[in-house]
Amino acid sequence: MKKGVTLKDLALKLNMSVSTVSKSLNNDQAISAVTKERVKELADRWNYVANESARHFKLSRSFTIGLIIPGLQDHFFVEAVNGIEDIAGAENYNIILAQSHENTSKEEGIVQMMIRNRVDGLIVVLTKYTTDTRVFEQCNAVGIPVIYIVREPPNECYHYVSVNNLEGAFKATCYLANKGHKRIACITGPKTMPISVTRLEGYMQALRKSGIPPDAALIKEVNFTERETHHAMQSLMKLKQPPTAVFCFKNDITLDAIVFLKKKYPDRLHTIDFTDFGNLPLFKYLDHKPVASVKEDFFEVGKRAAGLLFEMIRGKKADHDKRKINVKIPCKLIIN
Amino acid sequence: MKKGVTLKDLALKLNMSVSTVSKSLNNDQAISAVTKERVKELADRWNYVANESARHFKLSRSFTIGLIIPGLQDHFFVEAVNGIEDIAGAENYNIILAQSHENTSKEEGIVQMMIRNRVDGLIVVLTKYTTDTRVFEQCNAVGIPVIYIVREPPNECYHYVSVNNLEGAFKATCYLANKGHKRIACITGPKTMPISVTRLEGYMQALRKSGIPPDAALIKEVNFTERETHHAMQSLMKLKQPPTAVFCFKNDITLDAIVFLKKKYPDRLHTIDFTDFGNLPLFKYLDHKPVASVKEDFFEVGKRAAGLLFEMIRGKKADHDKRKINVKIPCKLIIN
DNA sequence: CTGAAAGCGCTTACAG
DNA sequence: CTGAAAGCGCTTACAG
Repeated sequence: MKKGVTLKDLALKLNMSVSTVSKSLNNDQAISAVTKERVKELADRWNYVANESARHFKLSRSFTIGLIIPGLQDHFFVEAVNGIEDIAGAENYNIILAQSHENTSKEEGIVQMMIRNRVDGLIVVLTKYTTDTRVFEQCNAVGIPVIYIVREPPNECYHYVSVNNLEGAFKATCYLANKGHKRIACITGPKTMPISVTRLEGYMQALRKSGIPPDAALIKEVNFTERETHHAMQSLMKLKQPPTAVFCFKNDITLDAIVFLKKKYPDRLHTIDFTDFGNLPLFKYLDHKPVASVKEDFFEVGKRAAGLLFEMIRGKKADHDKRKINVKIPCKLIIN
Repeated sequence: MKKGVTLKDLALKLNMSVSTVSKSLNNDQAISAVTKERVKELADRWNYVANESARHFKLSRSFTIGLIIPGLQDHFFVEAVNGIEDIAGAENYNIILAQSHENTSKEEGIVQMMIRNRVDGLIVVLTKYTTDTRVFEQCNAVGIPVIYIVREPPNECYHYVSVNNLEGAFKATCYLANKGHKRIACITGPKTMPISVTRLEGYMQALRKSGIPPDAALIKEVNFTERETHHAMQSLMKLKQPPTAVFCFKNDITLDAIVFLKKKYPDRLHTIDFTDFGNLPLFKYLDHKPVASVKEDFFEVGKRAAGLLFEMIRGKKADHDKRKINVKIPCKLIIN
């Protein structure tokens, strides 16, 4: 890298000390107005650009937060990133973004990298498969606060921000029950993901509240592949009393389920109501879509998580504070 | 931030010099095997994590590349990010990602931040509105190589990697001509964007090659709002000889155009063939879609751009090398 | 094979 | 109001 202008260069030219130059540029009140003027003028003229990495090093603060997400293809994560960026920008913080691509060993490598780079804090969406969170505990050990978002960690003590999945699943299922459906199926995610369990619980509570007896045959667990969803739908449709409504874990499942029905049961397609999580913006272009969809405000999740993280960085919340923070952003049910 | 273990701590405990500890951990060949062993053992036991920011500072290299994109909502940009990440990861480089949100003054601020942080190189997708690229020239002035991707910069000398828009537009239009269409409209982007001009040129070349006389009335320029696309379609449909096919600048336009036809000219919907750029994965869920779509390989664009950037960082390509690099990744036409 | 020393560019308590 | 000095944690040419 070509050498940039340094404080020393300016000091030399101006015949003053490096300290004075530094203080002038930082608008230190101890420095006289004329001196500041002279310094700033030359700095401008010479295109001086402060070397942040020297500054960060000196201050032992990187003014950077680390952000780990499984992947950018998922637009929910992108919304969270935007929320975080919003807050971080206002705090003049940078973001190092890394994708785990749902790979736990990659995830661990990223965390190590974040520690080596001494990020001031970490916000993370775990991979689907993360069960060992020791690396993250190492973060806490070296004083880097960690906030988990969207996916709940399997360990004991943590700070977690997400949407209210229970509420969302409850609302989506109630909507179907209120439409008069009695046979409501649930296609949820793998039970290794805490969110799957929570959404299933919301579904169950809604049934209970609506006086509908739960039926294990109506509950399917899939791992989000088109193939598994088709399987699940097939076995649902073959039941003596097939469902007249399905609450799906998320959009992708609904879409695949509809594809399946179009192919195998085209006459039944319009007899089945779907609800789900996601409220894809692209719905408006679809001919067949869920009757209602839970809109999750991940932008707000990101903002809240970043806000909490900065409180911790500033030390308002001591990081040895072991009360776990658990924020749930409310969900809206969007009727289509 | 809590203090971490430093080289000095290790040196003290081991009764050796900081230099020796440093060299041991860096596997310097000058150090004896036993010493290395002792050092590594303690480092492990004490959970020593090298302070990269000190190292970067010392080496005046940040091992970080800056990446500026208008926004993460656009999945094309995300693909490019992934391609870049792929290469950067292999080089053990980090990425600072920032979004300009199509805001030129934000963009400028980001570049300044990147310079302050002494990134080793910069890859950028300009905002739609960027006309002044002086900040980027400042990067070059301080020795930070810049590579533009996807959107072509308006200045003179630059390195640019994108897809072959001319070829894509040509293929997409030829496909329509080969299907027998004579009245082929073109809905393109604002002519302030060089890509719009290029794609229009591809369309024109295809007409010429197919012996179809161009008709200015068939060419519409929109700024990507639903409203403008509806307007454009309206005026096309009102022509004495309305088009029987439309080549659209991108998916979003096709989708909006189809919405318009469904609403206003439902009977004509199936008489008009569309082609466009984008090949949205979601097409499979749509009932009406373009007959063919140009698939742009932005992952490859990202990889190539990152590859070139690292060559420049390593100095293989001197950055005062003023020959401009201009790479065009081929486009595939996907027939639906 | 090991160590003493300089220095990367900044900030900041302290002295004057 | 200004400056001399120490130090953040590393790497690396140099000496031994």
